[in-house]
Amino acid sequence: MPELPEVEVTRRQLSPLLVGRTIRAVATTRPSRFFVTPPRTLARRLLGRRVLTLERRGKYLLARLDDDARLLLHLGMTGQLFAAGIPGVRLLSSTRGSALAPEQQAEAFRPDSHTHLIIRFSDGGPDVLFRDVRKFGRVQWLAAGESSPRLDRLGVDALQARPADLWSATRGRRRCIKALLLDQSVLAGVGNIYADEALFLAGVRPSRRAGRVSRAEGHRLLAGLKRVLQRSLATGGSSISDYIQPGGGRGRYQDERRVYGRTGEPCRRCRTPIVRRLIAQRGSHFCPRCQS
DNA sequence: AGACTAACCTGAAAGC
DNA sequence: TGCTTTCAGGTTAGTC
Repeated sequence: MPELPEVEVTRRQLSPLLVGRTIRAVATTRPSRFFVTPPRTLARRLLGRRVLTLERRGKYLLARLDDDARLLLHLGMTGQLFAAGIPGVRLLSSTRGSALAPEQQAEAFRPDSHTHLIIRFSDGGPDVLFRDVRKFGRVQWLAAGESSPRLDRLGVDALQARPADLWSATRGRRRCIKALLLDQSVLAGVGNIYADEALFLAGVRPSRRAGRVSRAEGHRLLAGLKRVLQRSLATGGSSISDYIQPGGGRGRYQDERRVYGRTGEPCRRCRTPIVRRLIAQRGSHFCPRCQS
C-alpha cells in the first residue's frame, strides 16, 4: 500500500507530468466518497488552471495551482497515479505481479471503471490518470487560503523527524508503539509495512507499550525507520498490492522486506518463523525471538 | 487518553 | 468446478 516512499516516488515522477502544464479538460466517474469535492465542482475549478508545484506531506500530495488554490490527493490503499498511454499498467495493477507475457506488456492502459479522474492538458501531451479500485483514495480541491483538517492534523514528516519528536510522543503513553507509529499526527507518512520493518530493526515488539520503549530503542526505531524509508525510496517503493509508479514501473523494495508479509518464513537474522498478530487492528509481523 | 468498532470498497483467496 | 465467505487496510467518525 502506498506509504511515504511510494508517495514520494509518485511525486517525483508525476511532477514533470503536472508542473507547468495547463489543464484543458477533466473527466471523472460518478460522485462518491473518492471525491471530497464533488466531481463537477472539481472539474469546474481545475479547468484552465496551471500547476505550479507538486509537494508531498506525509502520504498526501498537494498540487499548487496558479490561482493559489490547491489540489489534495491521497492514494488510499489501491490508488494509482500515472501517465496515460504507458504500456502494461493495467496488467501491472493486478496483485502479486505475476510474470507478464511479452505481448501483454506492450498493451497500453485504457481508462476503465476504476479510473476516477482524467486530466487532459492544453499542450496535447500525456493525460494524467488517477485510478483506484477500492476508492479509499481522496481528491479534494482547496480554495486559496482554505485550510484542511487532514493536513493540519499531520505531525512531523517521518523523514524529517528527530529523536526528540518520537521520544516526547512516547513518554507516559500506554498505547502500543505500533499504534503510535501509525498515528499520522505523530509521524506523517508511516504505514503498516514500514512500521513493522522499523520495529524489527529496533528489536521492539509492535505490541510493546510506547512508554516502555527506552531512549536507546526509540533512537534505533527512528534510525531504522528512516533507513527503510530511504532504502525503499531508492528502490522505487514497494509494489506489494496495487502500487505502480507513474511511469508504469514497479518498486523493488518488497524484495527486501524483513518481516512484513513473511508470516511463517524464517527470520533473516535467527531463522525463527515470523509471526503475524493483530495489533492496533492491523496485521503486524515480527520475529518472536529478535523482538521483545 | 485511547481502545475499539463501523464504514467505506473491491478483488483475491480461502472455505465448502 | 463453482458458489459463498473472509480478508486486507488508510482514514474518519463515533462510542465507551
